[in-house]
Amino acid sequence: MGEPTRLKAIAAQLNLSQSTVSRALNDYQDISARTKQLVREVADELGYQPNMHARRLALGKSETLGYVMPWQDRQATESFLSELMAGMAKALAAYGWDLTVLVPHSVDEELELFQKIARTRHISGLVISRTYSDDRRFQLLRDLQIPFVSHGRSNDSNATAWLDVDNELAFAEMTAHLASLGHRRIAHIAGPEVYNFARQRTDGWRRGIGEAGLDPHSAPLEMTDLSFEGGKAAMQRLLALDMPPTAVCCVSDVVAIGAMQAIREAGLVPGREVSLVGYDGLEIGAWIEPPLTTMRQPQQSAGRRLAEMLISLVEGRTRPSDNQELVRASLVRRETANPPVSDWSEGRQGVRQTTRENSGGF
Amino acid sequence: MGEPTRLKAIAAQLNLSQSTVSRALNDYQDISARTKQLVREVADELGYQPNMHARRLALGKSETLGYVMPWQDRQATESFLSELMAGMAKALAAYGWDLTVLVPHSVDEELELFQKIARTRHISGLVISRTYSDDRRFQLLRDLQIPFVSHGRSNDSNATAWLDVDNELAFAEMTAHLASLGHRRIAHIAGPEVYNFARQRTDGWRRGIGEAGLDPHSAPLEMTDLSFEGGKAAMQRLLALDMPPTAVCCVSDVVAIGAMQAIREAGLVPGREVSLVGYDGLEIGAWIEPPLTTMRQPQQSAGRRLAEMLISLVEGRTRPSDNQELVRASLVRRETANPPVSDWSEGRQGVRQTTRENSGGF
DNA sequence: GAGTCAACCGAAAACGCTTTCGGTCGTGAT
DNA sequence: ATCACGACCGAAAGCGTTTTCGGTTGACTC
Repeated sequence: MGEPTRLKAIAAQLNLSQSTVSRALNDYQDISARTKQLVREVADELGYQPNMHARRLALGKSETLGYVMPWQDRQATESFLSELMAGMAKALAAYGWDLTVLVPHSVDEELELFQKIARTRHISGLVISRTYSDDRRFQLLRDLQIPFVSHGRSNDSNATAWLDVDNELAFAEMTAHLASLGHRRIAHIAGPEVYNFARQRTDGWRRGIGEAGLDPHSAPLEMTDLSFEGGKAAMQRLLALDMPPTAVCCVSDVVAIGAMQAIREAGLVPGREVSLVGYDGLEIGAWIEPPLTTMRQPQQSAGRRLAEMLISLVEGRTRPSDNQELVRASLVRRETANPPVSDWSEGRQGVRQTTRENSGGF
Repeated sequence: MGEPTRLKAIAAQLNLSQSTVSRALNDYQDISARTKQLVREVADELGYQPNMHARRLALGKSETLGYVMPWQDRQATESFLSELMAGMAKALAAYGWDLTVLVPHSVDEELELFQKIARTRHISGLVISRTYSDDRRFQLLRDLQIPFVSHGRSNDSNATAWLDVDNELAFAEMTAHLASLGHRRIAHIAGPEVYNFARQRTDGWRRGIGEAGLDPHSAPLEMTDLSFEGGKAAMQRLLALDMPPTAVCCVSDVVAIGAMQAIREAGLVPGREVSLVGYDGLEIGAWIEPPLTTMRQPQQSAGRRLAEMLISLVEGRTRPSDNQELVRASLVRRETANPPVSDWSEGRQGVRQTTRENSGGF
């Protein structure tokens, strides 16, 4: 297990020149079939693997893509991050490319990082995520001529490559689903407007409200950050309304789980007095009581697509605007979206007691 | 934003040779302070960043570490994976090193991957996780002379570098805690024995049982895979015993959450008739009803330490056996570990009714 | 004022690959 | 026999660093 075998070694063994061996392995046309055959045999007999650095230096490209982890807010999306990354890494491995993860501490540091990458070029393309509606990164990456694809759109992504879920459609459908169950007061717990996906989801909810023949202006809307506590607080505000909603579209599963907590603490049962739908399709949603109805998008295949798109961009086979892909989320029916019960909120005290007797044993 | 600036450019601008510039930037002793100063100024005025591939080719090392994602069983540990990776990436970034993620589909593919890395050397060290008691990877990595540190020990890790949590101590403490609350029948839902950590945890539980003056042989023990469903099924088996346990030590939070489900479905209340302690410190544990008592180990700092240890190994500053670190998990007191209620299991029917009335409104 | 010795710096090789540019064959046509 | 032409292959340059090895200064000693 001494020194790794180099091109030179296999050249020596066959009495060929190094350059011939190189071209044989790279399947050049001016090498005879017989020679190629021989070279290949000796190559994998000796377990030859090209030295990446030399190769990349000569080629001038890196065959390495970077994924910028969203690490601003410590938690939230974490759980499907690793799944997304696994999808990307697997797809890249099929091409012999590598995936390196970048973890900037702040927005400014992220922009600096881009500058550095632009100079060293040791990463030849980036996947960014957690896009803002107003996202400085797009402009900068274009200026720096770093190929990139974003997981999620922004105001500035018309001409760039992206993979996004149709958030608006998802929330329109979610709202329609709740309306079809008979709900008339369908609220929305929205995420921070700076996030593009949060805005899209609010838009979708609003569209759904309208399409259900309800009044978007009177529909209850609460904002929150993407946390359990935030969801809980937002739900508490909704419950304090004169006319509390009978159903709530939540911007994320984590927020929805927080909302469930608020509902329970008010002595009500999630999915009974107040229906709930989350978003993300987290597995844990199925493990809580009652299991959370939600919408899911496939994370692994998203990772794969992101990787494939970026490769083709880096290779120059396609233009950014050719790589825009909208995927559809699908409803995961569990147990928190049900027809409304008779108007509980007009006789709250009475209802609260009834609930206590029924909240266990689902 | 045309071509990135190279050594040559800054040499030309200062009428110096390329080699002088290189040595100035690398702080060689035989370059005058004045020259170094000048070179540095021009360097960052021009935004110079060394070409990684050239540098790594010349140096013969890669300044890139790899993290082998545990992807055998699709889920389980996912949630803290990204946190761990973020910790690693951040630590590495401080040294200017990169982290690439590797996602083998199977054990065999993982071993092949190691072979490849040994030849290309484009990754100069590995962090592996999800160690088995009997783990082929240790031997192979040693043979291939790839520096590595494992997150978790194995039978074969006496002389290698590792960072592990003291699983045995953690479960001994967990058991002691339950015993101190008054429990006498403390069961264990164990993970697959192939995983070293699962075995350690079972050992710890057994030790705790003994130290509490109880009989390890009669203490109920159930095995399961590391899944929600597995935990649920195991708990069901425990509940079906003649003398069901009043407390259960679960190998992981996910398993514990599954167990809670089984308890609820039996008409009982987790933390009341049956106390539970999980392990991992997952955030979601705090969001369920009732919040799950568990044990936590810091993931981000673990990532950082793993990275630091591996760097010092790759640099040859320390030997593997100098890098063995045992960290301690700490109990996170939530609401599923309480004193036992009076012997419910001898009058189960009656208890069941009582429970129904009290299970809501926590 | 010749010799010594630091202090500084430049030339050039090396890392291992890719790729361009010729060069050497044998073949077929003239 | 000569020429042209493919088919194959070797020599060598180049990618951008690092690092060894001398070589040139000037100051300093006696």
